[in-house]
Amino acid sequence: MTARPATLRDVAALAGTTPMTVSNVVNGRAGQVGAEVTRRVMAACETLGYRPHAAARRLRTNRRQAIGMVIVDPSPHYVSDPLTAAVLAGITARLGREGYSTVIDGVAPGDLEAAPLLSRIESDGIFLMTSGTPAERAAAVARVADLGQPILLLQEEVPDGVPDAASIVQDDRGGAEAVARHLFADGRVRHAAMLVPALEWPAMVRREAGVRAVLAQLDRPPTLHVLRTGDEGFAATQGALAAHLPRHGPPDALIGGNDQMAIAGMALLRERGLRVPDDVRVTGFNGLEFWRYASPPLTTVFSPAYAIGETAAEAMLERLATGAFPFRRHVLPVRFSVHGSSDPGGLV
Amino acid sequence: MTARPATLRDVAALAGTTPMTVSNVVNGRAGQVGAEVTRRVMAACETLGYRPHAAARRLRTNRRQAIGMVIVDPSPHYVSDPLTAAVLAGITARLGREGYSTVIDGVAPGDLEAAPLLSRIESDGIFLMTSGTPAERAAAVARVADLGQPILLLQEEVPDGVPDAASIVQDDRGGAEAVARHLFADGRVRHAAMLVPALEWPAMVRREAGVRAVLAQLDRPPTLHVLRTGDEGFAATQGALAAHLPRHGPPDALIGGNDQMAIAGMALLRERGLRVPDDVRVTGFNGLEFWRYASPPLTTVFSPAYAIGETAAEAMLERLATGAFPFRRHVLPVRFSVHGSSDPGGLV
DNA sequence: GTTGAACACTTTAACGATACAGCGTCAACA
DNA sequence: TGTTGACGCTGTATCGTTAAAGTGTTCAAC
Repeated sequence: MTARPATLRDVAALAGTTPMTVSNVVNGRAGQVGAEVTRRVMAACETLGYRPHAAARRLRTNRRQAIGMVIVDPSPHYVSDPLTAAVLAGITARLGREGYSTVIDGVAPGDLEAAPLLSRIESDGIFLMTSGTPAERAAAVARVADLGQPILLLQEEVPDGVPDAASIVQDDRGGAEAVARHLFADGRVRHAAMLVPALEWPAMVRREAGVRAVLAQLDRPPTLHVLRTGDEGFAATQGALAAHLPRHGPPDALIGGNDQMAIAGMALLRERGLRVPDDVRVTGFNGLEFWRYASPPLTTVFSPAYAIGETAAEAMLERLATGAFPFRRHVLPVRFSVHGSSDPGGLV
Repeated sequence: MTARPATLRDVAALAGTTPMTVSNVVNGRAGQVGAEVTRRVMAACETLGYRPHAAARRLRTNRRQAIGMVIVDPSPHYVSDPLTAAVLAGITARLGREGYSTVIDGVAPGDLEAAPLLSRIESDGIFLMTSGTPAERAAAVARVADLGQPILLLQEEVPDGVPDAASIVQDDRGGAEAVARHLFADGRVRHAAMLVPALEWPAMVRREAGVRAVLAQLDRPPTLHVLRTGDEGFAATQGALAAHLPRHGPPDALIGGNDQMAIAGMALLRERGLRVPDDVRVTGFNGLEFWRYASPPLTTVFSPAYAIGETAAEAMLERLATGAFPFRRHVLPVRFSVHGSSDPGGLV
C-alpha cells in the first residue's frame, strides 16, 4: 500500500531536470535556478509528496540539525521534574524555530555507555543536566565530553579541562539573599531555620551561602539553624523539623531549600498549632507553580527555567554558527515573589 | 585539533580486515566472525575511539532508531506540563533501554508545516499529543498521519480513517465514578458543584459523564451544578465559583475537573469562611504531586501518566517489530486516593 | 574420491543527498 | 572582434554503512 517515498531523483525525473537542481530548489540556494524550472520542481515535489531524507542529508553534510538533551539521573522520572521539563520546553521551542530537533536521553549514571545518544553520533551538540554527588557529576561530564561535541551545562558549573563547553546557572545566591533580606528586614525574626537536603547539592550550597551573607551584614543577626534532611522528600523534611522543634522551639522564620520542603515544613508547623505567617514566616525556593497550591500561598523565588532553556538553545546555535560559545558562564536572574506565607501584614 | 572521526574503514585498516567484517563485529552478528579477528577489531575500535555514524547507518538500513514525540499546542510551555512531562519520562525510559532515542517536537497548531520532525524523516514512529478544539485535534492528527509513520495517540482517541494508529487513554470515566461514589455514598451531600473548562476537552467530558452516571444510580441524587469556566486557570475558576455562590449558596461537595481547579476552588471557599472538608468536601483529578501541596491534602485521582508513556513505548516497539500495534485502543486504570479535603471523618 | 555444507571472511553495490567542477550560452565591455 | 564573467544548469564522486552475493578453505559424509 505505502509506496516507496519519493526521492530527489523521482522529483527530477518528473520535472525534467537533474537531482542536483532539485536539491538547489529545495534548499533555496539563491541565484542558481531559474524561475520556470523552480516552478516545475516545486510542482513535482507537491505531486510526489517529496520529503527530504534527513539521514542522507546528514551523511553528506555532516550536520545533524539536532541537539541532544542528556539528563543523567538514577531515576527516569527525573525527566518529568517540573524544572527540568520547563528547561526542556524552552529548548525545544527555540530550537524548533530554527529547524533543529531535540533528542532526549534520560540515563542512569551507571548506564552512560548504553545511552543511545552517547553510543552514536546523533547530535551537533549536547545540553547536559546531571545530578548526584560532585564526583558522579564530574564523571558524567567527562564521559559526555568524550564525544567531542560542544556541551552546554545546565544548572551546573563547567569543570576545568573541558574546553568546548559553557554553563548556564540561575542566581541561587542572589535569590537567597532576597529571601533573607525580606525575612530579616524588620528585625523581628530572632530564630530562623533553614531546610536543605544533606547531599552536597551545589544549588543548595549557594542558597545557604546567600542567607548567611545577609546575616553577616546585620547588626543583631538572628540565630540560624540549618536542618539537613536525608533527602528533599516530605517525610525526611518533616522528620528533620520534628526533631528540631522540641530542642530549640519553633523558629520565627522557616526557609525552605525549595518549595517542596517549605510546604512540608509548613504543613507540620500548622499541625502543631502554629500560625503561618503570624507565628512563623515561611519561604520556598525554585518555585514554578506550587506556590499557588499552598495555603497560605508560598513566598518563593521563581526559577527562570524556561529562560534557561531558551538561552541555552540560543547559545548553542551561536556556538554552531560561529565556532565559539558566546560565554563561558552565564547567570540568569531569579524573581523573588512575596506571598501570604511570609507576610504577616500583607493581603495575599 | 579534532581529527576526523574514525570510520569503519579506518578500523578495518588498523585491524587488517575489511569494513564489512568490522560492521559484523560492531553489530554483533553472530557466527560470522572468528574469535581472533573479533578481538583485533574490538581493540582497533578502542584505539581509534570508533563510534558508528548513525546517519550513515540509517541511510543504509532505512531504520532510524528514534521515535518522535509531537506535542501540538499553542503554548511551547505545554512540553513542561507535569502530565506531559511524566508521559515523556515513561517513554524515554522505555525506549532508551531498547537503544531508541526520543525526538521531541513541540509545535503550535499553525506551525505544523515548520515542525522539524514533520518536514523531515526523522523517526520510525510518532507519539502524538494534541490539544485544542476537536477540529484542531483532528487536523493535527491528519497532518501527522500524512507522514506514513505509525502513530500512537496519547490521551486521545484514534479518529476513523487513520489505519496505522492506536491510542492509549486513562480511565477518566472510571476515576470520576470513584470520586462520585466516594462523595455521595453516605447521602449527606445534597448540593454538588463540578468545575470544568468550557472547552470541549474530551477528558473533561468523560469525567462529567462518570459523575452523572453515578448520580443516575442513586435513589435520592443530589443536585449537580456544572460550572463551566473560561479556562482551567486560577482566575477563571475562582470567577465561576464566585458567580455561583450567591445564586445557589455553597455546595456540600466541590468536584474539581483537575487538581488545579480544585485547589483554586478550595482557596476561594476557605476565603469565604467555609471549612474544608467539614462544610464542603473537595476533590481534584489528574493529580501527580500537587495533592500534597494543598491544605488540607487533596483527594484526587492519580493519572498513570508515567505508565502511559511506558505502555506507549512498548506498543510502538511491538508495532515496529511485528508490523501491527498490539491494540487499537488501550485504557489504563487510574488510582483514586482519598485525603483530607473530602474526608470529614478521616485522619489525613 | 567426489560432493557439499559450514565457516570465515571479502567484494560489490547501493541507500539519498550534496560539494564541486564543468560547460554551454549570452550580454557587457575593452 | 575578442575576452570576460555571470547565469543556469548538468555530471560525477562521495559521505559511512550494510544487504547480498561471492570466494576460498576445511572437513565430514556418502
